[in-house]
Formats: sequence, C-alpha cells, structure tokens
Amino acid sequence: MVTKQAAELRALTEGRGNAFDPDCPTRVVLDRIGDKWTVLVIGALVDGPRRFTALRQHIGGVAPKVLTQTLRAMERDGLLTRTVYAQVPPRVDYALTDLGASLGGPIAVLTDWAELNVAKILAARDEFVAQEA
Amino acid sequence: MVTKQAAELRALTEGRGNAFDPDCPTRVVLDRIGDKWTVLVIGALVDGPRRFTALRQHIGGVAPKVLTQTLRAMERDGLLTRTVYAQVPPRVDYALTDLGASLGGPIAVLTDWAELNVAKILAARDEFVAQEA
DNA sequence: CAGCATCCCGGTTGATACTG
DNA sequence: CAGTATCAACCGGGATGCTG
Repeated sequence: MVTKQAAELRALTEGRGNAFDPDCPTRVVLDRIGDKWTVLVIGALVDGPRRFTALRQHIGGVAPKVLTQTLRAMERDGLLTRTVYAQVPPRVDYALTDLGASLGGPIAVLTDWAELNVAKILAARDEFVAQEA
Repeated sequence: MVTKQAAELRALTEGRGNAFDPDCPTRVVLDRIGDKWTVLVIGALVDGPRRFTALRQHIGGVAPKVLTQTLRAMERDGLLTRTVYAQVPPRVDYALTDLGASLGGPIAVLTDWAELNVAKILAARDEFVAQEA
C-alpha cells in the first residue's frame, strides 16, 4: 500500500543525499510548513486579502515582530504579496499568490490526516506514559 | 479552486481557536513534520526495519542523541516500534507502525508539491533579493 | 552496539516599548 | 496603522565521554 509513497520518499531521502542539501525541495518546504505561523497565515488569507492588524487579531497571540518576520519570509518565497498604500494612516494588504494558495492543498491533506489520526497519537502517548510508570 | 481547502483550513485555524490548543491536531502533526529528522526517519524505514546504527549511517549527519530523541518521540506517538533483543552485543530494531507508514502519504503530497514548486520559490527569492538591491 | 549524561552554543521566539 | 528596536529567554542541536 505504501509502495508508491515509498518510492517517492526514497527518491527524496535516499536518492543522492539531497535531504542534506539546504536547498533540497523537501527542506525548503518543510521548513516553511514547520513554521508555527505560516500555516495560520495561509488559513487566515485563503478567503481574501487582509491588513496587518486584521491578521494579527485573526491569528491572535502573535507578536508584531514575529508576524512581520513570517510575512516577509512568505513574501520572499512568493507565497503572498504585500501591497503598501501611500496614505495616512498607512495601509498594507496581504494576499496569497497562486503559489501560496496552491500550498493549501498539501496542507489540507496534512490536516486531514491529523484529524483522522490524532486520537491514535494521543492514545499512544497515554499508553506510553502508562507503561513506563 | 481553493474553496474546499479554504473550508477545511478555516475549520482548523479559525473555527474555535483550536490552532492555539497545544493538543490541536494541526499542531501535533505539524510539530512532528516540522521536526528536522522525522521525515528522514520515515523515509529510511518505509522499506523495512533498521537498526540504530543503520539508521544513523543511512541518514547521515545526525548526532546519536538527536536521533534517539527523534526515535523516542516517534515511538511515543505510535509512529514506530522499538524492539530490543536481549543479546550481546545489544540489538534494537526500529520499524514503522501502520500509523507511521500512513503518514508517508501526506508527506509524499508535500514533497510532490515541493518538487513541483521549489523552482518558483527559489526564483521568487532571487527576484526579491534583486529588487531590494 | 546502543544510547544516556553532561556541557555548551547559536539562532529563534517573544514581550515590551517606541516611531514614521 | 504598521511596523522597528531592544533585550531576555528558550530550546534545538551538536561534541564529548562513559556504560550495560
């Protein structure tokens, strides 16, 4: 059942050591997915552009500095656009690019898996703790 | 095209603030995926059990301590099994559980996306750097 | 062989306060 | 409003040395 997956994974992790290449596709994407806030930002922008403060309030609990960092990194990687309006007070809109929006698919697969299996994971943890007691 | 994804993502990130619940499905899985070595370990085990040293050499560049940490965390979460043989010299086999193997699917989706789009990301980075110069 | 104990370093995260 | 500046705290991660 995992033969196709196995092949794909091996191609990435075993093939020619590219898993240790910092520019390896796996690495680049995984680093961004693994980032605590990127997924939230994508979730916050899937249904339209938002302003900085709107994002902040929507996500909640994120420091301005960190949000800025996340946003800049995503902009740098072409996942979203940053539009500055020359007016007072300042206004900046953030919107997903096609690329950024297309990441929603893989993320959704992951979150689907998570929803399906998180119970098993938590059960495994409980059992593990129980065993070592 | 992203309407279904949008709905799913919103359910996870917007729904009821569970994105900030440490036990939120998204969080748990993302933390594990985001881990530098977990994906490599899965890739190393998809085609059968391996011993500690075999894993170490296969993955390469991972300190024993860190590999142990990763392995333990994955065992704790029911992603793999750890089998100790009472013999001298010691022997420990690691193998993916069904749960662990099933994570290969979502990971493959992610890596597929990565392979398809990493060029765009890198191009976006270059362009970004060029612009600010 | 497997892996734990210890020490340590650097980068990242975050809270707080301030500004164009 | 949309950040930047600054400082403090916190691990992830690695090197080394030792054991059952």
